[in-house]
Amino acid sequence: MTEQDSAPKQQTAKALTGLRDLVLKGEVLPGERLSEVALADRLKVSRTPLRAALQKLEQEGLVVMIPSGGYAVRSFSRQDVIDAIELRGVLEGTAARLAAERGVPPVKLKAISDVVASLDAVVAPGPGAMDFGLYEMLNERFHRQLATLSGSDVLSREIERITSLPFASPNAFVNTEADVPAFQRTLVVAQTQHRAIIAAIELREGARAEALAREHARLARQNLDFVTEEQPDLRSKVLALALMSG
Amino acid sequence: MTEQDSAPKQQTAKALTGLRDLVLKGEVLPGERLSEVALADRLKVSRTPLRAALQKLEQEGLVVMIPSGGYAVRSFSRQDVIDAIELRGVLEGTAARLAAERGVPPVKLKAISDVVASLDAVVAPGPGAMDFGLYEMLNERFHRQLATLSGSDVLSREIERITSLPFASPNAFVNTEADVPAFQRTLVVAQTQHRAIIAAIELREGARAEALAREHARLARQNLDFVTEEQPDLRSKVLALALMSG
DNA sequence: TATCTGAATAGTGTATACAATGATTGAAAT
DNA sequence: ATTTCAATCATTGTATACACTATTCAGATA
Repeated sequence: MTEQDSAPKQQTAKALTGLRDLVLKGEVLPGERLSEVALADRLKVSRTPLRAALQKLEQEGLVVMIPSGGYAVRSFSRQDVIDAIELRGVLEGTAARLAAERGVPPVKLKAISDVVASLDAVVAPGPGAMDFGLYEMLNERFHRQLATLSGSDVLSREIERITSLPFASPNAFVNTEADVPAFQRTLVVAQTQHRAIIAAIELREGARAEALAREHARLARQNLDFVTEEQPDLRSKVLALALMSG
Repeated sequence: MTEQDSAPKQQTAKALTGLRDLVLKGEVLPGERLSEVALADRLKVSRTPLRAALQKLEQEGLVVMIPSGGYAVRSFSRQDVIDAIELRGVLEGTAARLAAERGVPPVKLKAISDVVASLDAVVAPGPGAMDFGLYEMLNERFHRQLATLSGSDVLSREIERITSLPFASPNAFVNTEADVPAFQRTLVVAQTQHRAIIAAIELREGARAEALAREHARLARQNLDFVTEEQPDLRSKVLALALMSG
């Protein structure tokens, strides 16, 4: 069972999504103190569910507590972003390894293979333009299913957590790639890795599955390097990087 | 800087420690619904800080949300415990690898080497009985410093999280070992691994450092197996296992 | 006896009021 | 002009009251 994000109640949910939007859209700057009353007023909720949402966002890592009290938007260094991506690779690698070592029921293997097949159709060069929205959806599904293949709730939870950081999400840089033709080819590479990971799991090759999943995450690292160093004007398109200060 | 656990305020702190004690002491059974009013009354705090504490405990993984509302004590399967230990090994392994790959400032290396040296003195067979309290303190310090050696706040945070699960703590099974002489020797093995991990980091041998740290965590796994399979009467001594249902 | 219905009840989610603590601004003195 | 002290102000932490929902228990009916 995939972690259902422990269904928040109405007002708390509204505060949560509203707050997330505010920080991701950059409408509140990193380091800035988050005034509870102002936010509660702006989001049309009471302070109680707002504080609950803030606490949840602290758990997600988007905000941090101020020693004197209250919360502030967390600012991420470039190194933080790199580490988060690396950590996702490590965790997904562990999921792949455990899946290979422990074995997975055929029905689950079939399910994720179907997702890979669907991704093939999207990535394959066809007449029209590539459907990036569809790619994102299938890609997220692949990574979510990979996490569950381990059969470990503890691990799945942790992957869910680290993935909730916008720049550590598997789709973090897919949006960017729509504009740069060279990037589209990285999706082909990514898809090759998807296939290889599943194959390794099927063959019970734990070490290989782990290494592949780690390398797969480093694709995101590459894209990060490209955006920040070679084509900084693209950075505004990757709204996941709104929180990065470097 | 070590994550200061984002200092809770007075009442919330009281509720937090009180609640943790209650679930660890087994005074509230796994699966049982946690009545907020009853707990607030029992812990002499209002419902507001109590709810804050409950949310923090959900983040730590000790309680889970009930779909209909409220919280329940989480029950851990034997597999959950195994996975949590494995995950600690993976994360500490990553910390060791990153420390080796990226290099660590000499002052930090000196600090953790001093801890290892102190541990040597404790483990070394002397005239009197071994000081397990001191061992626990130094052991915790070693693992905490290892986490920071990576230089990655993101990773340190995650290690802090998984380590907060009582049975995934580096000291989870040290208490038990006081009574069983055979266990005392495992501490010697553990200490050897401590040394080897630091040596590997110093030599910039990332892969070795990672493998060693992983194996080091599996010592806990061994102890778990021993307690549950060979000497179940010891289980009551390991209060970290109060939450395990198997 | 088993099941369905309904009301009583226990319990959470939310709003708001109050208290306590930290920040800020202004004035006064050196 | 700068620094220090004090007082006001803003903001959070906590308590409590209210409303709404789910759960449970009793009673009636099949």
